[in-house]
Amino acid sequence: MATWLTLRENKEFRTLYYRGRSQVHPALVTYVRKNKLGVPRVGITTGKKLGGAVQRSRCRRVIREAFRPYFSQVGGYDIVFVARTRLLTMKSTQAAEVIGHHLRQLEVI
RNA sequence: CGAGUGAGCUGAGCAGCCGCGUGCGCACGCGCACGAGGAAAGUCCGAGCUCCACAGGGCAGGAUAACGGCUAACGGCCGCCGGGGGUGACCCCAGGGAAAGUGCAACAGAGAUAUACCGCCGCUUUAUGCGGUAAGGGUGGAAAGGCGAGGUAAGAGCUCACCGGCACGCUGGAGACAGCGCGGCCCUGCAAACCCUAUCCGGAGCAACGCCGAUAAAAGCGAUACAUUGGCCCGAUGUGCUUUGACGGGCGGCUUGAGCCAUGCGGCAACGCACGGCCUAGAUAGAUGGUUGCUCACGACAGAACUCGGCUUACAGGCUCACUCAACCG
RNA sequence: GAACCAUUAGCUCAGCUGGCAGAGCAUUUGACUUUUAAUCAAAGGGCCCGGGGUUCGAAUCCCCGAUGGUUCA
Repeated sequence: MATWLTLRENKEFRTLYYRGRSQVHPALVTYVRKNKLGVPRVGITTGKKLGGAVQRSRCRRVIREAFRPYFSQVGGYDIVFVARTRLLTMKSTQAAEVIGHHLRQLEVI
């Protein structure tokens, strides 16, 4: 399976925060905006509030794992996931339910 | 069995499926191998490596501090000396110089590095004054070595014995130092106050640095100038330098190294030597996760970013070895 | 990766050539006023970020940490 493209520049994150549509949950926040590439680009934000490097890395892994089943269904969208503190105690299956609900609400899939 | 001291180890395991990073093979479907820590952390020290004069002279500044060793080096480690704590196993110590100089010692106290308040003694005009003295009182963290005897008007290292300290000599030791003898009679504490002595330190850091591509334009400053160059001066070398604009650049550096394991030898030890075996992360928005089943003591602190040697800090629980004390039983 | 700063009363800060820990605002009480505000007077409130050390004595000097913040590449 080919990996998705990643968002890297701070500029791109800021445009999503500013212009993208969003869904909020105690575990994570999802921002979505249409791009012109035809393939999805994904960024993950894990802030200092979550804890040390161990906690932040774990949040990134859980989000990646939870998003993986939905990757093939998403078209040309930029997506940013922002991890929140509730995610530290969650399993990836629970996170996948949250992400699926968010993506359906935002009419991406 | 109880209380404790020191040293070391471990840091859930196994199996199936899906997924991630790197390397190799490839029939481009995929397959195989490897894949975080004892602290990866804090960045407190020391080095390697790269660039700058292969690194120069002086001042300033910083670090260290008994002695001997180990090491690439160290502020680390080992041994030992001295001091302190503990019944003990054992633990702790920035532990050079106060006789080079300067400074500080509040309050109390007469007096804080020099003195005489109460006293004691002698003389006298007997209210008192003058002189001698520092044993006793009182203050203080500290009061001119301590204690006893002789001595004296009263006293005093004034004299003597013992103890402490200092200087000198001898012996032992690699040395710090220890022991003994002898001399003289004497020195407050603080250098983690300034300082002095000895030793060491050029600067920056992998976002260093090298190669390749793209862009290759504008403005300003200047040869008594500017840069290398850092806190300053000298010396040396070079001829540009600064600002703005323009890159979502690529590759190397990037993991075989003062490496790890086992055995033997030397050494009290730290460590060294010989021989044999092993290859053990290398990402570049940043790789170890999810799920199912089983077992148990139900899983702490915590995630590599150029690499090593230490130090320090965080850490649920479990295990091993050596030793000490106390008590009981035999 | 590297360099530096701060932590003191509820809040903002002094004190850092070692010797009883202070100011302003805030709080409480009293006075003034019909009442409140303002003003005046008084009071309470501190393990000086934590742990060691030097010293007779440490907020101050030294070492090791914790937390927060700043700067450079």
